[in-house]
Amino acid sequence: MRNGRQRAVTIAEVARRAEVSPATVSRVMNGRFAGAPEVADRVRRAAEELHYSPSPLARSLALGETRTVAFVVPDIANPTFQAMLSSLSKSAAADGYRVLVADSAEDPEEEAVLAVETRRGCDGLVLCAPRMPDERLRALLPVLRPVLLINRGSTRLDAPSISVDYGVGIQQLAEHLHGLGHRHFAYLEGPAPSTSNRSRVEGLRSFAERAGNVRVDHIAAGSSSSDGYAGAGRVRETGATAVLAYNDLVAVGLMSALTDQGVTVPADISVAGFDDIPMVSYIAPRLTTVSVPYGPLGAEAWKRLHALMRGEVPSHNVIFQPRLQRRESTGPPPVPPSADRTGPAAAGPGRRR
Amino acid sequence: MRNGRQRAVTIAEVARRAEVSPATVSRVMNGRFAGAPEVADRVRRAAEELHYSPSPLARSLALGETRTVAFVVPDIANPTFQAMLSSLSKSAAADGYRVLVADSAEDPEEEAVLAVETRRGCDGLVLCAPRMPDERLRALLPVLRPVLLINRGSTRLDAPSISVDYGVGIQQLAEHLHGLGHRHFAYLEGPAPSTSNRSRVEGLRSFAERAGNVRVDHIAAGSSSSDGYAGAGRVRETGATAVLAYNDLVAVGLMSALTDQGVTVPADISVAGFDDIPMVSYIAPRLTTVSVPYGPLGAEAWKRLHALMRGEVPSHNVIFQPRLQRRESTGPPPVPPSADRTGPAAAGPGRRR
DNA sequence: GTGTAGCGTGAAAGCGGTTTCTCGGCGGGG
DNA sequence: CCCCGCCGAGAAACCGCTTTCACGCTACAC
Repeated sequence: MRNGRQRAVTIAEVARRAEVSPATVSRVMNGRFAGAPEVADRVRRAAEELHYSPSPLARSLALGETRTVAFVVPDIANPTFQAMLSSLSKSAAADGYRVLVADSAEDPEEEAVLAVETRRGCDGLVLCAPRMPDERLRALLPVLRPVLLINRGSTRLDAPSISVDYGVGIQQLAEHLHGLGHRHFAYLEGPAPSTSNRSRVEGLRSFAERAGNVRVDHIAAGSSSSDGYAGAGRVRETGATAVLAYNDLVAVGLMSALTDQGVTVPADISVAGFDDIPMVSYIAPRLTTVSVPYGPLGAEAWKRLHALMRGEVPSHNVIFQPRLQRRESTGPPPVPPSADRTGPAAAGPGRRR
Repeated sequence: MRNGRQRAVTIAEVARRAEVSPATVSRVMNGRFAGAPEVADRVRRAAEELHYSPSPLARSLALGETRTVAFVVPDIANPTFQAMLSSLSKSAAADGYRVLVADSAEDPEEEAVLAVETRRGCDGLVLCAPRMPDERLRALLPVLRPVLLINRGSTRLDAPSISVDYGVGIQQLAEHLHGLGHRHFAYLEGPAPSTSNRSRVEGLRSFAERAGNVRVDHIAAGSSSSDGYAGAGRVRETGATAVLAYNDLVAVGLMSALTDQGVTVPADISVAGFDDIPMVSYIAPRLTTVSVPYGPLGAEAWKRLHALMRGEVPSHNVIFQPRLQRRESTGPPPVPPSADRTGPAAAGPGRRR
């Protein structure tokens, strides 16, 4: 190492002290040694005495593998990715791998260069690039491989992917609310260009189509509590009786603003979140939301990436289904919905998992 | 690389195509080339055409630096570390460094071996090892360097450290509550062996000493909302009028349980959190807490580690002071404190920052 | 007794770069 | 006109480890 802080002891020094060749030291250290036991002992003793530990860098270069994978996300600060990172990192560690994190700062272009650049320093990639156009991603794939995509399953890309079915999640919420009698919804949108927002929008559209006599107003917001707080005014202007928030954080912010304005949840208006982060079952009113299994998702991501790195053929993509958590922030609308109600509190037709 | 997925192009191939030596290619790629411009152009063109990009591994081995640092923490899932990680990673990225995360799973022994092992694969370490005994850490220091310690500033260790003054933080809260008239406190403890819990305990002890006529009951809890929820019963048994929670999550859980039990916050009992995570200013009642600047702390950690890696001498340690956020979850005790009150609502003597 | 198979170990060639050292060629000064 | 010095660029050493290949030795068979 250039800086003389702590000149590391090399395999050659161990070899010299044990009076063997570096090759033998290497073999002993890696359990590939077949020769005389006393030679092995000598090597082990020498290594011990010198506090030798092989340079991971040099091993990596020689072996062509780093035992490191990277996790590339648009924004590490997002609790969603943190949950995944936590379980991904723990699963990888269990198999002796480390994980490198890279934050693309939500920049679509950065996403691409960062992914490529980061990939070069490790053996595999878990890539969450919601902003990257399909074509761009497809072109990058050969360089990125082995790569496991997050939330890119819908499109036909030649790479394994695991995703969350946000569309189904929001439909579950919408149908729950519909079942309670709501016909006029508001959706507080997350970051517009993100796929996770788009699939929610899509899910709502298809719900509305199926349900028929409903109205869904869209309101631009964001992904933080302050965005939810700021959106309260516009929500009320729509006259919606139920509001779906992009995620739990937004829902909490929204509820806070509504409370400030003298609006009671769920008596005056129902609010639903998304994700089921741990805290929202402890606030008042307890938030109705869908729980998304980010932990299992991270673990599964590792499992599949690991298989991929071992050269196994990618198995089928998997889509995690969110699960409805009915709690206290949703209830019947304040006044019975307008006259045209045909099938009263019956849930939306079919297709509820 | 062993697996023939995408045989990377090497410097030799570029050299051959540009009809120069690998040395020249290297020089051109690193801006150290002084010769004929047309040679440089030829090299650049060849590199371009071959989509050459130097192997980070090989560079690292030759240069003796990886441009990677590691962040070792007891539990990545902890929001506290996530906030630090986020800003650490962003700051490091701005200087062209990546960050590796390692989770010691709160295991004191694991903390040590993980730190050492992880350190070998990178240029520096940000180490948060609250469980590791001083002696052990001191012994490891030479191997770990350059290393920046988190929350290990109090002890005399020969390594730079940046910390949060949890003691002062909890004292601010206690004094705030004392000023409101509280004399009987409960503290919901975090993970017992952690330094961050111990400094809070210490801070409370010194507060109690200074204040004189106060009582502080300690209750074992933990660091999550469910721990707070579970602790409510024991809190009420103490008869305390004000409770300090280990962190915001615990406080939220506690408040939820109290509400469930018909206890009103802050009318019946005051509750204070710790950390000021974004959401707690949006819940009802808005949580009184101290804000801890984890973001700036992460950035500062990078700044100092970076300086250290450049060989600069470590500057003085820094201690971030939490700042009191009075909100709605604290108020005067329900009945005037017992007869022995001498100085009524005057805040505790001096020493409030 | 010699050929050969087998075994234990070392020499050396990578892995893919960086950097020192060297050398040939050119220009300028004496 | 010759010599010296400088400059541009390549050869080779090196970073630290793995692994192939080869070699020397022993043992066994014929």
